[in-house]
Amino acid sequence: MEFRQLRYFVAVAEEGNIGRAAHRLNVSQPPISRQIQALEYELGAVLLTRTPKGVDLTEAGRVFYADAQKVLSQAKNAMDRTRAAERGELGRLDIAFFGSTVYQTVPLMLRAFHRAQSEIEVSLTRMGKAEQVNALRDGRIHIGFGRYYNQAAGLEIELISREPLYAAIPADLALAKQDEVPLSDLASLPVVLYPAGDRPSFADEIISLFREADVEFDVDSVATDSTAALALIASGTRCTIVPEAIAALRFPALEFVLIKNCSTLAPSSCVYLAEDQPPVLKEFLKVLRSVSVSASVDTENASRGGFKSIGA
Amino acid sequence: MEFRQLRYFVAVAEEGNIGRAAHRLNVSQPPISRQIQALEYELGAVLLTRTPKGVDLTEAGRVFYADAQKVLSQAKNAMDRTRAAERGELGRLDIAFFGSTVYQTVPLMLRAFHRAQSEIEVSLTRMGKAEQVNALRDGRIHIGFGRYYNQAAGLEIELISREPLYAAIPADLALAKQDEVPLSDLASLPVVLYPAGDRPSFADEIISLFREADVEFDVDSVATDSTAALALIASGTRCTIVPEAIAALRFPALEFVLIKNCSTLAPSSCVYLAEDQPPVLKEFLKVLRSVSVSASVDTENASRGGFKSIGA
DNA sequence: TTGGTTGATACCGAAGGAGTATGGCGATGG
DNA sequence: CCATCGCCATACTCCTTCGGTATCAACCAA
Repeated sequence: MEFRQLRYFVAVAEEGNIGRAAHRLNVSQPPISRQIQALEYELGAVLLTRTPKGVDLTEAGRVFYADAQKVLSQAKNAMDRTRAAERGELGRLDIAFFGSTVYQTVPLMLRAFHRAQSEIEVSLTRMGKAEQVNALRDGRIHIGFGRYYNQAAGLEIELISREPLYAAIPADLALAKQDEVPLSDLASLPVVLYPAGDRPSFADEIISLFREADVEFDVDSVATDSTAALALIASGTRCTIVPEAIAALRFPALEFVLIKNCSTLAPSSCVYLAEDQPPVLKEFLKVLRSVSVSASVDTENASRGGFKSIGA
Repeated sequence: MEFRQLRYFVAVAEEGNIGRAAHRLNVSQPPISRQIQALEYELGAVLLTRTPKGVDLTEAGRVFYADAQKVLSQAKNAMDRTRAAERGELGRLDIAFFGSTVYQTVPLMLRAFHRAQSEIEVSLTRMGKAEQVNALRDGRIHIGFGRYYNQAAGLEIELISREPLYAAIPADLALAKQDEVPLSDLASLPVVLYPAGDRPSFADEIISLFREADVEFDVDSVATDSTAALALIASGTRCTIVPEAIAALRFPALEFVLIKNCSTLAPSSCVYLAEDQPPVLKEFLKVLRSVSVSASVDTENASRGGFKSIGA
């Protein structure tokens, strides 16, 4: 069975006349007759009864007509959908994330992407940064989100936004009552670092932050992630530094206080393969950049941390 | 786009390797490569990425693979369904009926046919006998049911069953109390005939019945159909003759009494075109005959009117 | 470097599709 | 009652296109 035969038969069924069908299809009449005959032979069914005025559908012909229409329209659909997929408007985007990007950057991007390309399915997996690189190379994910990545051959690392830093302080301390706190005031509290492993990480950022400010500090412990770090702090007289994405959350018995005169901003980045980017990824990057741009503009205009104002 | 291309692509997608797909399809490798290329060109989409070990699907390729499978299976379905329609196992059967066949013969046949061919839709229309013949010739119906048909060229008239006759008598008369009544006893009551028009009809059967028994009778009136006739009888001191199909029903203030020593039986027949019978009709006739046969056998064994015992 | 994969390309022969011309059949009109 | 018209089927030819063989280029692995 061939598509040509389906098209011919559908035209004949609708015209009720082989000659008119031929005219409509811009071919001569004999090919139509022959193809219909071939179709009838293959199906072992009489599809048309020949009348003086043209042809009538038999019951089998009516059944086949209805189905042939469906097949043709589904085939057309398949082509349209495939072309859409080629343009990156259809398909699935596999995303990995690490750490606190899940609180702000990732949902913001997903939201914007869904608005732009609602037909694209998205999968989201938590994944360490080294694992993200492997997954990218294996084609298991299209893009990874995180804060600090090592440059590597074939990888693009793209900065999305930078957020101000906050100190996370037990709510019952006097320090927690202020609007801002200078880094030097935190020297009295042991510092909890996070995450463990997968360097460079936010832990390194915190260390260099204190070093640059020339503030003595005491690393009390290293937590696996920010949630664990905050749980540690709430339980005692320790502190840590968090990016705004986390400070925007609320934790019991904890206050987040903006660090005074702090030029360091925590980056949100993404990583993807430099070459062979599938269309879905290209579409996603377009959306990502348009959001980043409007976020930057906003940052310039807003008093501080404009990135947050893009969300929601 | 051609079915061949869909089949080739599906095989390649499943094998992940053009050579293996070629082997599975029993063709050599170059045709597969070329058809896939043609497909990609027509779709304007890259479906496969060529790797050292074979090929991988792109996102567009995955989309097309899923849709191609659907198209192929739907096409196969269309062929199967059409073949089924050719065998008379699919489609619609248009039936007309006249008079009291609707009470017993028609529902019995429909029931048997539905059991045998549950995929076939049935339409049922009340239609005068002359109109049935026109509708058959126009192809508006496949078969008509009724009791008395005139032979005509191109028509087959097939007897389905014969039913004993009953007298319909007002319940308050003494005649109504008996198990059987001889025709001569009915001479005291005026007779209501039915149906009006569309000869020959059951009215003629009643007339010849009395004549053959050499019983004088008085035609009181002619009713349009059996229901009207029975309503007339219930209202006074008239009677009529009904076939068993009607006697099996219950009417208020009426009794149906078997006519004694009556050799006349009321036929149930059907009419259809002798030629160009669509498969659905042939299937229906098969079922009809098998039911008729088992009904006849039953008639021989049962004490009286065995046909009824087939129903329910 | 060198086999052994892989898919792509060139060329050829064969199959099948479309076009033109024509035939047969039934309906219609004079 | 015959001529004509409109319909579909068939015969024949041309050309497109498909598949097969042979070969090439690229890549991995030993």
